[in-house]
Amino acid sequence: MSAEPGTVRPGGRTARVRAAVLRVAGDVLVEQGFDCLDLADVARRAEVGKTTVYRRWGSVTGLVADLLADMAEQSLPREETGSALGDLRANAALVQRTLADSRQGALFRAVIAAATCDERTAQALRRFYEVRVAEWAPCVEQGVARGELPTGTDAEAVVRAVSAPLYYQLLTTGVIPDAPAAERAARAAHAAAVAGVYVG
Amino acid sequence: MSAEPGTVRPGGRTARVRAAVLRVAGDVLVEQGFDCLDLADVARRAEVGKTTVYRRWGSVTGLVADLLADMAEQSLPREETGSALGDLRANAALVQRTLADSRQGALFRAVIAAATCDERTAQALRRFYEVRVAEWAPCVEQGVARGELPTGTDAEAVVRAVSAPLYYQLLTTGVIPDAPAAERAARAAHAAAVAGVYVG
DNA sequence: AGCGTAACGAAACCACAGGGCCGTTTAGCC
DNA sequence: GGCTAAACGGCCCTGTGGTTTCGTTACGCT
Repeated sequence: MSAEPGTVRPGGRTARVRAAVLRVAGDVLVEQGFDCLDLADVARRAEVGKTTVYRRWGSVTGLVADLLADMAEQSLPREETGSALGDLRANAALVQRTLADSRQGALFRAVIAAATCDERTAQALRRFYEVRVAEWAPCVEQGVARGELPTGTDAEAVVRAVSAPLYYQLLTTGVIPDAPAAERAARAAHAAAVAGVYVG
Repeated sequence: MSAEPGTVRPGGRTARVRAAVLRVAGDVLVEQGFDCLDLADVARRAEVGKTTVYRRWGSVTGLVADLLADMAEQSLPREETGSALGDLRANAALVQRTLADSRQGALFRAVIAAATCDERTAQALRRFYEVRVAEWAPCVEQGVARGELPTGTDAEAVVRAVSAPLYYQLLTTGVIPDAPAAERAARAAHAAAVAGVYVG
């Protein structure tokens, strides 16, 4: 077998096709959920040959995984407020806004759902969050350096603790987290960190 | 339209068919994820008429919703340890064991995924957690009464805060939470509650 | 500018999920 | 035990996802 299609000549037409397909895939995920995603339909909507979609992505989860890789590239800058609690608040607010955004929120739900069905998608998702979490970990480390948080605090654990309740709420109750929820998430993670729950 | 099939004569054969189908549906969800669940295949495996499955459940999400209703009926008793932290630990351990169980864990992931695609399933899931959370809320209320936690603490919020990191970890990283993770979850929720994050 | 081939896309094909029809079984009731 | 109809299940048909084939387009390279 040769290399994956789209890797040898990724410019021009190929890129346009990829962009169109990913865009339509996102639209369908947002408005219908990922179990309604069928490649033939995506091809029609994207005005692209059905054959192409099947050849390049092969399956629904393959398409979602690629979409996820695309999302991972657009990274949002971390804010710095000068205090650990402030930074965690900023992070919580960012996550909350993302999940509350009609398009992004639905996309995340769909991607997480897809990851439960396919190992490749799950790996892509894991990497995505690894990057995101690593990006925000320094704010906790700075907090430790400033003496706001106990030495030995697991920075990434704290960052994940901020996101957890927001995602949990969205996924299990379907209720979109609001700003107060973000505030609670940040304060809870901060309080737990201060209490030394994430040490060692 | 008349009533749903299976409601007028739920005994005998109907019950056997339902049990067989739900069992097979669970098996498929556990080993393949919910997007691989097709009703014709379930019917074959359950040695049940294909027509029956389509008539009674109609769609994948309908079947999952019914499965969820079935799961909701088997409730686990709440433990009482005498302290809020102890009770939260017991709750965290219970959730952790459930998610770590190869069958139950996969089932939860599949059901949550299905809920992102279908409103009926989402409602069933919401109801499920409402019951579960309400069941454990008293342990927080007792903690408040004993003076361990601040007055006005939102009991259900605390209970949800215990589950959140465990579910979050399972869903976004695919890593099955272990006992230490449960311990951290319980201590974090407790610390946040003590700090008054869930007051008002 | 010209060439070789990667990648696309139209069309034909096929397996099968989804669903209707209707005869058979049997649960619920007297 | 017998009756009624609720529910099941075999059979058939259809629409359409998913695949293969092969001709066309245009990317990348010299």
